Amino acid sequence: MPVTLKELAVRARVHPSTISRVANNDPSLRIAPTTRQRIETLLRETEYRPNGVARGLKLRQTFALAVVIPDITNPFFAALFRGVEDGASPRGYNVLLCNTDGSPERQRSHLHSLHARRVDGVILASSVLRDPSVRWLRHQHIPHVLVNRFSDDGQDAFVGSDDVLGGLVATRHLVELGHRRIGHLAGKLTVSTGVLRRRGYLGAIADSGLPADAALIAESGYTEEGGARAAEQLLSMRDRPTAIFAVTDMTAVGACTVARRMGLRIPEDVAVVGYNDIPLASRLVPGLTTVHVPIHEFGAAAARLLMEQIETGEASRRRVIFNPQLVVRGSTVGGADAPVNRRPAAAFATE
Amino acid sequence: MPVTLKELAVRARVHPSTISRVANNDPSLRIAPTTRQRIETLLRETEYRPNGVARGLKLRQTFALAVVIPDITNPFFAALFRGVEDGASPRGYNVLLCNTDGSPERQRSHLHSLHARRVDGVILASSVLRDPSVRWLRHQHIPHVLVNRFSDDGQDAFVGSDDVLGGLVATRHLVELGHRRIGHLAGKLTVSTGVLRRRGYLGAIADSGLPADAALIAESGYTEEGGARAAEQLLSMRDRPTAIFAVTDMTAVGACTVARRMGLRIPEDVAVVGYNDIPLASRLVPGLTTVHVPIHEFGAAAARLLMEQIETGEASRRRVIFNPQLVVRGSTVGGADAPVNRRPAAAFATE
DNA sequence: TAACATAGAACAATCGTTTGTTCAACGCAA
DNA sequence: TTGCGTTGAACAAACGATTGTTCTATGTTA
Repeated sequence: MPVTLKELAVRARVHPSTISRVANNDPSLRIAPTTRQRIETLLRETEYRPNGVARGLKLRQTFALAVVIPDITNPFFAALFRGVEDGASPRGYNVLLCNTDGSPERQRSHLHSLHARRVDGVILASSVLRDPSVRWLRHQHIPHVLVNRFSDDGQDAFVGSDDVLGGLVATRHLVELGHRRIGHLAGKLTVSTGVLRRRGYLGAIADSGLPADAALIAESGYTEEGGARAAEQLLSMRDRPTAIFAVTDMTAVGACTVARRMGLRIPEDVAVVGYNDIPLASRLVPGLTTVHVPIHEFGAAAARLLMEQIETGEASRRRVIFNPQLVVRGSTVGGADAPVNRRPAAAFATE
Repeated sequence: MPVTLKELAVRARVHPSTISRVANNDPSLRIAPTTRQRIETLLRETEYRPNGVARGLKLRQTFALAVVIPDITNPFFAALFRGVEDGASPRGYNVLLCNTDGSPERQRSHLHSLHARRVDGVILASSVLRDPSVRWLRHQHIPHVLVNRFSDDGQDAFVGSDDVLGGLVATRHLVELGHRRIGHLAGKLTVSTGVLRRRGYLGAIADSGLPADAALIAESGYTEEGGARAAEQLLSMRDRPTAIFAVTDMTAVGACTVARRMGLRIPEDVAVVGYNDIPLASRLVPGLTTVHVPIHEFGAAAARLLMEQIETGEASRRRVIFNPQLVVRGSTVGGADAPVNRRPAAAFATE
């Protein structure tokens, strides 16, 4: 049981409020230098730290943020979290982490619990389009920032990449390599990244004059297993694609595993492109060609937008959109892997 | 601003305490069925949730745990965290996550901040031997569980694997493959895993009648970069080792990268064994032979030990030690990789 | 000397709950 | 009618901080 103001007040023979004022360096008050000295010594000796809970109750601010994601074991979200913590921790915030495994009910339940805990704000990376949970956040006036995925276009603060452009450059790359049948592992149509990257994919196909074939698009979700299932479906077609653009690196990994199991060589029999450039992408053999986005920066930018809302006290709809950059590795171009760990060009944010 | 007891009290024309008793189903008090009904309806209509901060102040319990680790982007710690959350979340706890990057000062600072926040307990996976922070936790009577690494033998609740045995089986495996010069990337001598796995390594060498050669042991730390540096040192010797046992999978990964860069083939020129069996291990080419430990279970068990301390109100020194299991893959035995993703036997915990 | 600033610190309300204690009203037996 | 046991709910004191207001000595000025 750490020391409290009241106990210190007894020891210093002053009122608790006086101690509080000294501890907080309250500018509004005049304190005799001698008593200030006495109290400061006492504070140091006892290593007094104000009780954060009591403080939170009085100040109505807890200095706690929460990050809500599908799954921290996915390297994308791990890097994202680091970005958030690196942005928020130096400013005195602690960060809670909640995994939803993609379940809307788990997401809802976590958000309610976080609200009851009075976290100062929430960074949400697991939202779907027209997400009831996001609307609830707005309705409760809980400061929040969506990351990577948005819910209702432009209604919330958001950090992400230009997904249409990303899908476009990824697919165009495959077109330029001469592929005529290009498959797409399309995430989900209930998720913004799924819809937009697919739009980019379709745009590139159209630009190139290739025929659009709905059979080449398979909903994969965002897990490795989902990617494996969807890829298996595409690669089992009589007229199977010679290239696949996967909505994320993890689904691409699932696709690679399946392709290999089917005896297909990468990239000779099937080329694969992912999205996000997670650290794993450059370590695979062959390396995974992918669309690089600055994941750590996503988190740091989200933390900034969130703290800004908390400190100004008003909701924001600001959007930070990073420019995606294609990184070519061995999964699309034989021999492209040397040197290992190719660095993409720096990414720039707009607005 | 969510509804408070006081507001509800006005609307229901009763005293706030009465609402609180209905909300908490207080058994100690008699309430007329009719008013209970009335209040319950009101609670439902307004979706009343008690303010967790106020509750925490009064009850002296916040239902928040913290996990302190070196770095969440290391897959080992990501899996560990999931274990903790999966264990704690169903019982109403939220979990804070703090990364230390191996800095004692960051660790200290995070722990102080968590204490000020009055988290109910801490799970610490970044401790060193004779860690002042751990002693501070004990001194402050903060419920805590050490994971993977311990500080002062037997002084704290602990979850981990039998590191000596793990180091032994890993090294013995290399001996049995006929290697005569076996190197070791030894983590740090300030960390329990470093000391103990090294002890296992030395034991296996001694058992086999091989000469002990201090030059074959290099301190690597626990990062990929550290592993790369240390491996480069070992592999640059005139009389370089033909096999390496690395203290963790990530250091092994660093070693593999360096070996490949030096033009050495794995496993033909140098065999590599890691420790932990992170998901990445089975995805590398060749697959990484490693010592499997149930990482997710580490987290879940730690959460259990911690909640037990919180609920009984007394510190525990209980230890949960899992049995490590060697998993042989292509990094030590050519052609061992098929089928992909070999499963280790189930691990059993002792005590 | 009376009136009045001013410095220095105490006072007290408040944040939203929880929970031991007290109290009012009623029914019933003597 | 008096007294007592019950029931149902109000009262009030925390938990530990913050902060606007009030109070009491001083010291200063007219």
